[in-house]
Amino acid sequence: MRGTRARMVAAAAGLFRDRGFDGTGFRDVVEAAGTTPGVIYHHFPGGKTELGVAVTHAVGDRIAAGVEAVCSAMKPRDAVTGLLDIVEGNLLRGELRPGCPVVAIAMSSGDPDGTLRAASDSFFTRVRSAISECLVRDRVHRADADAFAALAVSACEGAIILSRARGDSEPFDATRIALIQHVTYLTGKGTR
Amino acid sequence: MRGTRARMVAAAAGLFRDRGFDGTGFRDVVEAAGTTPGVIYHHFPGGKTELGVAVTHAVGDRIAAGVEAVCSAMKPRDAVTGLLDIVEGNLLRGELRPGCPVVAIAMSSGDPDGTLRAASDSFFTRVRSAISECLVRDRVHRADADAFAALAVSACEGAIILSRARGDSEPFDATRIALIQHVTYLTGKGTR
DNA sequence: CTGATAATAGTACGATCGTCCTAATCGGGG
DNA sequence: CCCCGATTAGGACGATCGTACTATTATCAG
Repeated sequence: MRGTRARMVAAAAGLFRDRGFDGTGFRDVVEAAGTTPGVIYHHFPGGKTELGVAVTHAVGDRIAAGVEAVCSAMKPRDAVTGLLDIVEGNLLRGELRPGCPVVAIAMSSGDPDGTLRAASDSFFTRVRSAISECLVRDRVHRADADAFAALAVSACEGAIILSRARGDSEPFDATRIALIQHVTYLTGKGTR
Repeated sequence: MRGTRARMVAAAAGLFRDRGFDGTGFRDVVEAAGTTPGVIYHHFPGGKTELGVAVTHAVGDRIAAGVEAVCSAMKPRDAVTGLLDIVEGNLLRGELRPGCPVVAIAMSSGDPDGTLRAASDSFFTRVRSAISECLVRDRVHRADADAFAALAVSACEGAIILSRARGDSEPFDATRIALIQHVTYLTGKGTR
């Protein structure tokens, strides 16, 4: 059944977000997924790295698709609000602590050939493109749009970390205010 | 000799930045510091947690002092540039990969009583205060200054992650452009 | 039903983890 | 000089890590 693999990916995503990639053992994943350790190398012959890539693609596709939806349907200000809502709903309110599984995988210790970091990078790039396109469609210069998109993604991921350290959502809320302010500047003044 | 403890803290800071907190073993630290495992619990009776707190305070004090210096000596735009230069010099150009030891400690898996996260939070709060005060001194409203400070710190930490994932400094450079643009907006609006 | 194939169960291996303990070495005041 | 507290050296402990292996069970075409 395909469901076992999907359950393992979902369980691993939550564990990676809460405990990080290096802090999560294979036994934690199989226990949370309700299987046994023997199944691991049947579904993930590449071992923990392949599981990390699968998690990155699964979570990344889901989140990036949501961001692309709001970015293609709304004007920049509402799209950024939507982006922040997605981040807040999926990453900030984790079951234990704020965290992002994609970040956890990007910050892993091993990964000598960069497989995990490449998977994370493709997610970040995809989200940045969606945000930038949304701004360009609203007549923001592409250079400004690209810079803002990088800022927005960096700020979201960083704000999750600050909120995790603090223990509440205050850093994320403050970052949200500034990000909205910035996109208002960009779109309100037309072009620089 | 006090030098052994300092060497261990310095070595641990570099290893945490490159490999994360969970990805760094005590044996890696003692080897990099040129000592033996037995010394650990003489200098750090609290074990790995106490080492993490010591690293956070050592690195945090050094970086926060630098940020406070540029923030108290310069006008906002130059101060933010100085902040980004400090981040770039200390965290982006790591020996192996971009990373921030304070973030690594904040994202650790254990830490049930929040000791490590509290240490990280005090660093983030200190840097945010320095940036905000710099803006307030230049007649930016405190609410805007606080929001920007949160954005700046979040963006710096997030941009390090994106640059680590990509393998080069492009995400950090793009984030830098947008951050400078934002502080220019803030200060230009009030005075000019 | 039978046989082939995919999936799961359970365990074992070597390595490494954080932690702890004891013996050896150092350095300055009697 | 010797003594004593501080520091270092080095290894041992149980637990857990990622990985790998062999049985056993489920699935389904013919």
